[in-house]
Amino acid sequence: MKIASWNVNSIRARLDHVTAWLKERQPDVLLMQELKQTEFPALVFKELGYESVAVTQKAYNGVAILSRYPIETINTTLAGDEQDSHARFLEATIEGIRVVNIYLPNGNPVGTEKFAYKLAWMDRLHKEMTAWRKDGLPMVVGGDFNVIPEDIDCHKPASWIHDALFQPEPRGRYRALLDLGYTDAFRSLHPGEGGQFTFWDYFRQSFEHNRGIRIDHFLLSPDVADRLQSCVIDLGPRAQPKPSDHTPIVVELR
DNA sequence: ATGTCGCCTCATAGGCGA
Repeated sequence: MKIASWNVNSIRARLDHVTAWLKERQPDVLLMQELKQTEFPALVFKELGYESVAVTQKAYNGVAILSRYPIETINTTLAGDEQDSHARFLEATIEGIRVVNIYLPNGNPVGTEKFAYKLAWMDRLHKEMTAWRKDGLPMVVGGDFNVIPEDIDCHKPASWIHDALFQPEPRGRYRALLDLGYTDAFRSLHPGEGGQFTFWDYFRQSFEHNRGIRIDHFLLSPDVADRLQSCVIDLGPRAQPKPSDHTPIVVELR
């Protein structure tokens, strides 16, 4: 089973990129983030053989799951804050696996209510991920985490030192998720490997110089981690004209 | 501070978020 995650930065602007990539790579499941619009082109994906569920809002955020297998939707919001209306969370069961698609808040600038929202969101996620572990569910939690886990996950720590994605608080919270027994799919198969990124700024030719960060992740529960065959960052889409600033990450399970 | 995208609107320029 091949499961991918891709922050598309507007599904309207990226629809042709996404359909072309689906045909080329044929994932069983695709998690998308930053749809950035209310309408979701479910019919387009249906014609390609993918069922879909989307949680959207106007202009911002938005997450969707595409699947060749039936999707049973479990939750469309992250528990723990009734006031939170952001479209950032989608939990479903696919082929017996609990698949969770997250678009974790960016949190910039540091020291604002946005940063506090990010930390609170991570605390809520920690609580859910604790419960899933206790329930013993086979879990795949994927998406745009907006966290640079370690120094090797960016081209140059000095240039990210003031960024919310690099602060000790979110990084500590990310580590706390791993401490629950989840495996960072990419890092577990590529220990110590630097220069492996999923996001590059649009400006200053960051992609061409590989000045990027690794912020799109898959966290796997132990039973699913045992099934992990490969985890690959597909640079192809980021090299296309008019790309998203993120590129897909793909896990393959036995 | 800046760069670049994509969204939106008291819209064809500017603000916001990333």
